[in-house]
Order: sequence, then C-alpha cells, then structure tokens
Amino acid sequence: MRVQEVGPAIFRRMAAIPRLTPRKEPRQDRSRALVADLLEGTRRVLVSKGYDDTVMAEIAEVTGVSVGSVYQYFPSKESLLTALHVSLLEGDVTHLADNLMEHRDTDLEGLAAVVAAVALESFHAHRDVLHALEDAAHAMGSERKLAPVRAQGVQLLTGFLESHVGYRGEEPELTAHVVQRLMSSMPRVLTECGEAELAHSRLTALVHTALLD
Amino acid sequence: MRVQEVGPAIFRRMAAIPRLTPRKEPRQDRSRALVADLLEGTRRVLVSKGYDDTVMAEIAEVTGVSVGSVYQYFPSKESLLTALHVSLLEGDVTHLADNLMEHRDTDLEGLAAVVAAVALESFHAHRDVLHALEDAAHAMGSERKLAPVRAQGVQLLTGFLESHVGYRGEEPELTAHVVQRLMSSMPRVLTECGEAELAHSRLTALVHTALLD
Amino acid sequence: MRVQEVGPAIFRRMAAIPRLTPRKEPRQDRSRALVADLLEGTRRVLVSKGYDDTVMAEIAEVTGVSVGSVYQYFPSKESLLTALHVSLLEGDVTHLADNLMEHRDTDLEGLAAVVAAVALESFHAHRDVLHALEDAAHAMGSERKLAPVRAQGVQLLTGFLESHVGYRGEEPELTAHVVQRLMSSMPRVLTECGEAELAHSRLTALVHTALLD
Amino acid sequence: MRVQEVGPAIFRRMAAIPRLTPRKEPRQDRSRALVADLLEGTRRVLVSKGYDDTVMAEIAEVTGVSVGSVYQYFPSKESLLTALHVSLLEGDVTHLADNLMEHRDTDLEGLAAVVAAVALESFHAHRDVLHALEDAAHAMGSERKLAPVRAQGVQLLTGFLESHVGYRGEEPELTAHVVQRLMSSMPRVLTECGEAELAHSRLTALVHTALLD
DNA sequence: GATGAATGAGTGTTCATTCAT
DNA sequence: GATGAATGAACACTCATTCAT
Repeated sequence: MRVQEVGPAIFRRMAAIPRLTPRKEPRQDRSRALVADLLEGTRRVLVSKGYDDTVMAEIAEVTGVSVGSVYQYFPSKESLLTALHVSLLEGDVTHLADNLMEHRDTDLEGLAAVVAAVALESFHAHRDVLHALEDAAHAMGSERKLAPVRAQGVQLLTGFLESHVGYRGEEPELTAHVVQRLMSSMPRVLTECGEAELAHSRLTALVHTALLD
Repeated sequence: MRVQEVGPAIFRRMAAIPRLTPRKEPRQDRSRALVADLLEGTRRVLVSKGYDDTVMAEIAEVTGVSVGSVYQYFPSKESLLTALHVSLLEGDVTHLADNLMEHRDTDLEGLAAVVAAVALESFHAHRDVLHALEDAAHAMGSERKLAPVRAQGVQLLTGFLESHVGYRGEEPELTAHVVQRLMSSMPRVLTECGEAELAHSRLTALVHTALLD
Repeated sequence: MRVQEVGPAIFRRMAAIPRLTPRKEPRQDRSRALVADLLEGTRRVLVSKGYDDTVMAEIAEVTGVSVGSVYQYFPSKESLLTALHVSLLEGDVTHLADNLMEHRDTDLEGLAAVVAAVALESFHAHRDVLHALEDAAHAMGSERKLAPVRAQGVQLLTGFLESHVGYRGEEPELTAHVVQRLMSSMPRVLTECGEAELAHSRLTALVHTALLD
Repeated sequence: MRVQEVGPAIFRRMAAIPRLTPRKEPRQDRSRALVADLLEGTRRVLVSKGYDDTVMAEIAEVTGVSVGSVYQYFPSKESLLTALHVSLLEGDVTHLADNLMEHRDTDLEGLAAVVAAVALESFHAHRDVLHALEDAAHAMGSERKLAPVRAQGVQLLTGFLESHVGYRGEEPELTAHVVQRLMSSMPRVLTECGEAELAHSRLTALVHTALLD
C-alpha cells in the first residue's frame, strides 16, 4: 500500500496542528510527487532493512533520485523518517475520524466494533513500517514531533466520547488514551495468534471494556 | 533497581529454554559477577543515552572494565543488549510465576487483579530500559533470541489457565498472548495519564475481559 | 565601499596585462552590471561568512540571481573569487598610480608619506575582504592569476623609482617588492595596536627606509 | 625539517599559556611519538596539497595509521591543524628567545641584525607549511587558539625592549608587534626577489627603523 | 585474563557544477 | 538568456570489533 498523499482530509475537520517543515514547501506538482515518492521509498527501505540499516543512500536509490535531492526536501534523515511517521499516523487518525462520523449514532458496543475494525485495518495497512518507525522515533528522540498527531487522535476520541449519549465514564481522556493504545498494540498479537474473526471479536471486547469506564 | 543475577529461579520450575550463549560459561564467581555488572552497566547507559547513543566503550567504562573484557563475555553488542533484555524478561516471568502460584485458588477476577498488579510492578521496575531495549531488539532484528522467553511467559499463563477451574475459554494460548500484551503495553498509558488506583482497576478490567474469552 | 567597475583607469596608462577571462565578454550594459553585482555579492558573503563558508548558492542569492546565471559569467567558483581579488588589487594599484603621479616631484621622504597614506586607505577600504580572499587564493592555488596584477603594481613602483631624482638605490625592483609588501602587511598591526597618527608615521618610516636602499 | 617535539624549552622560561588539548595527554612514549608523527604527516600533506585538499584520510595514510587513530589523539581536523600551527609558532618563539638572550648586550643595530637573521631562519625552516596553515587558521576561525602563542612572542619582545639600554621608544608593545610582523611577512619577498646577503641587510634596516620608534 | 590502542568500513551531509525547462 | 532542481563525488567523523602486549 502506498503512503498517502500529504495533507489529509482531517485538516478540514480539525484544528491545524504544527506540521513537520520540510525544507521547501512542495508547491509544484513535481515536488509534491517527489516528496511522496521519497516517503514511499523510505517506507520500502525501512521495511526491508529495519531501522539500523536504513541508509539515506539507499532511500535515494530506491526512490530513483540522488542523495542531494533527498536533502533538498528533507533537511535531515530524522526529518524524513518523522515525516513518514507523521504521515502514517495522520492517515490512521483520518481513517478513524471518518468511521466515527459515520457511526456517530451507534451504541457503545457497536462503537467498540467499529474501533476494533479500524484498528485491524490500520494494522494490516502498515504492519511492518510502523514497527520500524517506532524504533526510529525512540532512537532519535523525535517523539516531540509525533506527539501532536497522537494527541490529535486522543482529542478526536475524547470529543467523540464526551458527546456520545451512551458514554457514562468520568475520564473520557484517559479512556481515549487507553483505546488508542489498545488499537495500536493489540492487533499484532491477535492476528499473529488467531484468525481474523476471532481477532475482531476479542479486540471489540477489550475496547468495549475500556469504553465502559 | 539492580539487574537480576543471571540464572533465575524460574529455571527450577520450568523446562529449560535455549539460552543466549555468552562466549564463556561464567562458572567462577568472578565471571558471574562481571557478567552481572556488565548487564547493569548496559542498563544504565541505555537508560541515560537511549539506544542510538549506547556505545560499547561507554558500557565498558561505566562498568569499570575494558572493552576487551566486554567482548570476552559477550561476542557482540547485540548479544549484550539481548542478554540484558532476556534477563529482564525472565525476571518478569519469574515474578509473574511466583504470584500466580501464590494465588492459584483465586477466582478469575481476583486473578485479573493479580496480573494487573504484577504488570504495573514490572513496569515501574523497568520503565525506561525496556523501552530502549525494544528499540534495540527491532533495530537489530534480535527478536529471535527473545521469542523463547516470551514464549515461556505465554506457556506459563497457558498452563495456568488450562488448569484453572474458573477459566472457560477455548483458546487458552491466544488468551495468554493477549494478556501478556496487555501487561506489557497498557501500564505506560495508564500510569502516565491517570493515578495509580485508577490504573490498576482499569488494567484489571481489561485483563478480566481477556480472561473471559 | 562598493567593488569597482571592471576595467579600471590604469589600463589607459600602462601596458595591458593578461586578464581573467570570464566566460562571456561583458559587452552589454546589463552584463557589465551583473558582473559587478556578482563581485559585490561575493564580497559581502566573503566578509560575513569567511572563506570556508562562502557558498555559490548564497552568492547567487544575495546578488539576486540564480546559480545558473553566476556560472554564465564565471566558469567556476575560483574564477569568481579570483576576479574579485583581481578587481580589488587593480583598484589599489590604480589608487597608488594616481597618487604617485600627483606627487611625482616630492622628495623621497614625502613619497614615503604618500605611499603610507595610500596603504592605510586601501587597508581601510578592504580590511575584511582581502583577508578572506588571501585565504581563498592560497587554498585554491590561484596565485597565478593574481601575479600579473601584483607584478603590475611592482612595475609601477619600479618605473616610478627609476625615473625619480631622489632615488639612489641599485635594485629598484626589489625595493618595489619590499614596499608593496610593507603596504599590504603592515597596516593591520599598526591600526590594530596604535592610533591612526602613529600608524601613518611608523609606516612612513619603514617605507622610507625601504626606499633608501 | 622535522616538526618539533611537543613541549618546547620556552615553557621553562615563560608563564604557561593555554595549550591545545589533544584528546589524550601523550604520556607514554608511543603516544608522544605518534602525536609527533601525526604533526609531521599533517605538515607533509599540507605542503604538498594545500589547505583545501588536505584531507584527514591522507594525513592518516602518510602517517601510516588509520583515520580512527588520528581521532584518538585529535578530536577534530581543526585541532590537528591548529596543534601543528601552535607547535611551529612556539618553535619560532623559542628560537627568538634563545637568540635574544644570547645577545642581550648588543646595541640596537646589532639586535636588528639578530632579529632579521632569526626571521630568515624561521622562514626557511617553514616556508610552505606556514602559508598553508595561515589559510587554514583563517578559514577555520581558529585564531583564538593561536593568539596566545603570538601574544607570547610579542611579550617576549616587549619585555626585552623595556629592559634594553639602547631602546628609547615610548610604545614598546606596538614596536614589538611591528617587529613580529616584519619578521613574518618580509622574508618571503626578500628571498624570492634578491640574494641572501641582500635579504638580511634589508630586513635588518627595516627592523632597525622599527626599533628606533 | 585483561587491556585499550588501532582499525577501517560506513554514515549523514554538503556544495560546486550541470542541464532540462 | 535565465532558472533552480538535480547530481554525486567528497569529507569529517564514529564505533563495533580485533589483537599485540
């Protein structure tokens, strides 16, 4: 699956968040495309080599440009990796937002099912990259850049819960955090050790439990 | 908290699993101590510097030995990092085993509470190291070495569930995996975003849900 | 102070010397101006950043043109730097020539005073650039291009001395070299460590001594 | 001529000055030798390639060690270049000091002759290196490290003049600066354009003039 | 056994120069 | 003619690993 185009739908729906600032604002189509190609190239290298062996030269090579060009768009390796990470997380948040909107009238249990489904989809879309990217993020201490996107996801959920008729909890934000965490960490075990059906039902149960608090 | 002595109690209780093979079997006390010191030194460096900046020379220095000596006991950086990782995981498994034994007659809900407590304790004991070590593990692709220890934890839980009167599930192994995952990934969010009390009750709820399947 | 227009007055007075050959003979006014702008831009960058950090891209930027355009007029970084250097030295030689002409009838001591004054003026006009340019010249081994201009200055002085009634020396060329060197190297110390008055009188004394041999 | 051993005689005579701090104090003979070899290797590369093309890898190669070893003794390229520079300047200052001591009772003119001789000797000993090193120094902005050594030379001369019976000037420090400058900048022209005899007599004349003020 | 100096392949990054538009 | 995106060789510096002492 291709890395999503930069500048996702969610922007129209939520307050702006601080963006990664690539060296040069990709205004022309050419640039836009190259930035996207670069993210995609990065993804491929990351998946095939793992964080430690992800090397700028190879990213350039698989993307079909020169190292110099990479640095024209991203001032550092870190910024490139982080941009990819942000892009993926944003995609996931958008995906979640879309689905929540669509099921805004479902009861808590239905909601849990939706959330579980979204989580499993996101997981399948990114299985390997995100793993590698998380290493990268810690290793480079670039969490700071990711925090906003994560926070955005939490806000989304928090807001949703607060306005949801079925939700009776007193700490919607904590709940949002917990749900986010369930979404990001359970899919792997569930799909690696069980069938798809099972995975969904079990994850749903966990999310439901979380929503009840 | 100090890294535990190598060769934990759980060995006496469960089948042996393939060990990391340090270059030299530490038979003499001197060696045993040095290996332990090295793991402790590694832990400190890892915590203070993060994976990317963890350097053999510094590990040697804080441990008070020469680089050469490090390589006498661990054939590579990876093996050293992995040994520490294994050691910590083993400690956690042991801890879990001890507690399960002690509460072998509790009902499922009580069990969930115990499991949650153990998870939170383990988390507090290792907060920072494990984070860094997980990066390291991915970055170096050394999951292979860790799998056995993780499997051991799963086996422990699986066996326990199978013989537990309250457990009605049909897939004890999947459940064990899920519980293990809950134990390792939920404590961080829960303690960072809520108070200790809350963290325990919420984690208990999740584990309980997992055990019901 | 602005870099002087290319093609100084001295040309009318002395035999032509081999010139730097910019890729394109600047015939149209537009080009002439651009070349001058480029030299001025180079000067500014050189002064503010120093040789090592003087980068073609920045020169282009501060001049308000594209890198490509720079290369239209100067085939290489070296040629640009050298052109500036030559331009400054030519300016100095012209300045000296003008002043010598004007005081062609002064005695040796008066002459020394004139020379000292010219040297101090030149120094004040170029303090920082010339320093940086000299680094550049060595670092790039482009002395060859500068030699002619320097030689021109020496010739000027030599000729002047030969026809001067007060000069009794036997090696006018060596004297010319020495004087040139005094002019280029003494002002800095003299002005940095003493007052203007003092600087002039001391430099005059040295030049006078040189002229006596 | 070989680069001088580190730790010159002048230390015994003058107050300590801030030294370059190589990463590791060369205590053992092996280290001492290597540091010296490195300086010598640097000198050779610098002379044969010029500043811009002086590359760590080549310095290592001609010295017969690995790049890593270079960095064991000098934390950066700059520090290496500066160490060489300081070493040479110190040598020159020492040389001057020795000669002044020896001729402490000579009259001003004799003194000028001694100073001129020392300057010419130093020049012959270092002709090419120092040129390259001066570029380097500017380009890297490491004048700060050199200032002390230069200051030391000035102090030496200043003190000498103040206690010299023949000296009648009122600004011994300015004079010292001027003399130092004459020593460093005149030899090149004088020897390139005239014979040795002549060079010495002319330089003597200039220095004498300087001493009279 | 222990040491730590030596190694050198490997990395991120820069920048003079070119050339398609 | 002008532009500035693209190129890629080159470089300083790091660090896991070895091995002579």
